[in-house]
Amino acid sequence: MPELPEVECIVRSLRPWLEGRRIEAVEIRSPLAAAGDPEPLRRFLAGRRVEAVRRLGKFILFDLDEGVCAIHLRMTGRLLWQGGEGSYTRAVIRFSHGRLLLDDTRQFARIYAGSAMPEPLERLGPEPFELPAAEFCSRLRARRGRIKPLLLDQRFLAGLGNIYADESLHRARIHPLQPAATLSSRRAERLHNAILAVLEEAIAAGGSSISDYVDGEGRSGRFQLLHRVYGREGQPCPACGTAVRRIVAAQRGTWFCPRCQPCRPARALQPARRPLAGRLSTGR
DNA sequence: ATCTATTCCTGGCTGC
DNA sequence: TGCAGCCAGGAATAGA
Repeated sequence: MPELPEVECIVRSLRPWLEGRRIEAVEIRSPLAAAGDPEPLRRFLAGRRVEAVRRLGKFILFDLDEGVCAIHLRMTGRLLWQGGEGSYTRAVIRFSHGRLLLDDTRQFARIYAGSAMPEPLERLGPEPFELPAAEFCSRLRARRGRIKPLLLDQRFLAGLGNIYADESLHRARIHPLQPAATLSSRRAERLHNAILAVLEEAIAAGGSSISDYVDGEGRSGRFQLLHRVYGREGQPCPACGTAVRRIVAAQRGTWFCPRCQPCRPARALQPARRPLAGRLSTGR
């Protein structure tokens, strides 16, 4: 599942091949690969020059001489420079000096193109690396939900997925179901630091190759070897040796260490003790 | 506002 | 061995 680090690695591997080059033609092998009608997409992209290749959240973005092309790989998508065609090749973007293949077994990946920024990219929240800790903390405090689903919400923060949400929470020693607004500023800041550290280390390791991920030149990542909790149910936590637990949060498998990551709401925000009354209005 | 369930899709796994 | 049934999961969407 390409998340921010994987997409960043793909972008870096493709940049030297694509920047400044002109798209000759686009073939959509599976109509599902196109967001909207394949034919207008094909026509829009043909003849356009790729000015820049960059990442926005989990989107791969081509700035064109006119408009943009954005690709989201979702779960099993791969973008391969000079890749060999197979039965999962869903689209081919041809250049004079080679071709870029979109491979995708499950067909969730989408190619967007247009004169303006496609709608899904407009909805993205801030980039982790561009969000100051103080602002991260205040955004957390404004939310009522649990921390893990919040980290997966691309409008809250762009780029984290299931792997890096779990790994960040483990490093920050925060329980995935902890209500976001109950995190003390110290712990919120710790989470911010953990997110940046995990993402940086994952990028440096070439991303996580669990099942499908490879970069634009077909290279696997190595960060999966450094996962501390993700996908490691029953295995010892690298920090304390306790068996990693798996629960489901926001319909996602969620792994954490029950000892390192206790659910610990901040005192000030705990409901007032009310022996018999249950849930009475506080009068606000 | 926030939650859950559902949908998309298909390889891989489980269990009989 | 074969096959049905279920699962994973990012994001959009509908409904509570």
